[in-house]
Amino acid sequence: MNPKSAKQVEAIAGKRFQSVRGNHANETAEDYVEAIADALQQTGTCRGVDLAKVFCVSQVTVSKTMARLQTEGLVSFEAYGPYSLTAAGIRLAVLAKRRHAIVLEFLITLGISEGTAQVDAEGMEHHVSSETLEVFQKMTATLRKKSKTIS
Amino acid sequence: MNPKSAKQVEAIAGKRFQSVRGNHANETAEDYVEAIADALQQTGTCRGVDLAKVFCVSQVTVSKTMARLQTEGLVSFEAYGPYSLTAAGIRLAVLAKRRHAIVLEFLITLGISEGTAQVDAEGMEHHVSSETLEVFQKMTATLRKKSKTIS
DNA sequence: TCGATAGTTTAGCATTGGCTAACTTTGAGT
DNA sequence: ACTCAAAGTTAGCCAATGCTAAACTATCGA
Repeated sequence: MNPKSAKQVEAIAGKRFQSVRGNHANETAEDYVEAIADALQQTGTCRGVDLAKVFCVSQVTVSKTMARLQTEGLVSFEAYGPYSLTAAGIRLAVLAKRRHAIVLEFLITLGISEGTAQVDAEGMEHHVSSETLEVFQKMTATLRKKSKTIS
Repeated sequence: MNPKSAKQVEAIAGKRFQSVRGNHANETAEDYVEAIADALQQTGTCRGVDLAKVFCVSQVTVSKTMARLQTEGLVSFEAYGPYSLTAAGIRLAVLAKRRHAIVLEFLITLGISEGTAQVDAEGMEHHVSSETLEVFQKMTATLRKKSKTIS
């Protein structure tokens, strides 16, 4: 093995970074539509000030992000009005919530404490492929069955 | 439950976003020191062009990031020279590699395909708490033992 | 109806992480 | 010793995510 081949291996393996890098905007979009969906469900409306509290950012940041998500067709609102989701936004929120729920349940079933599971699920959910998600789901079911047998 | 308490719950739960948001710079640092450590181990040196291939970014991006990591005390190099890690950089690389290995092994043990496991581990590793990491490690050991019994 | 107050937006700034183009340095070969 | 290609840096651009300060709306009570 000459010195070059090691570097070539690195370069090939490095393709995995492509999907990780440059996806942050998408993650933000998912987090926001998920939060908007939650607020709409829980309180019937969604204002910038609510999202600012949820994400612990300033209202200005929310305002700017919402403007971007509106041009991306995920969110809809008029000046000084409450936010609502477009059809695309609802679709994305449903997918995100489902993924979040599966990851969270999996971690909790593994015995991770509630709080840690929340934080970890939040961070992990955007990086779990559908293949892994399915395995998580099956694993949760299997572990649940077992613990039921024991108790 | 009045409308306000729902929002307060959101706000409290929202603390979990604090750790997720604003940690991207740290993730980048971990990825870079990990890659530098790999290159040093595998080829004995580490040049910008190598890292550019690994991360699929331009050399300019690497150059800029290295400048930042040098001011942060993780990386050390002279103009036009190869990169090396400081003591702090090595410490961080070791931690990052360990976390990466545990997550990767866990996914593979769950039956995720090699390639998917690589990609998912890359994305997930920065969001797994030490509590979850320990559980992953134990779970991997348990599952390995079981499959050994069967085969 | 008219403030006061709460909520939203605009303006302007910083940081991170990307890029291309242009330039400099290094080093290998002739 | 010189040239030239490869590697690294500088300059200058952009988008996303964050902030504060200041301006603007909307709305609820008096």
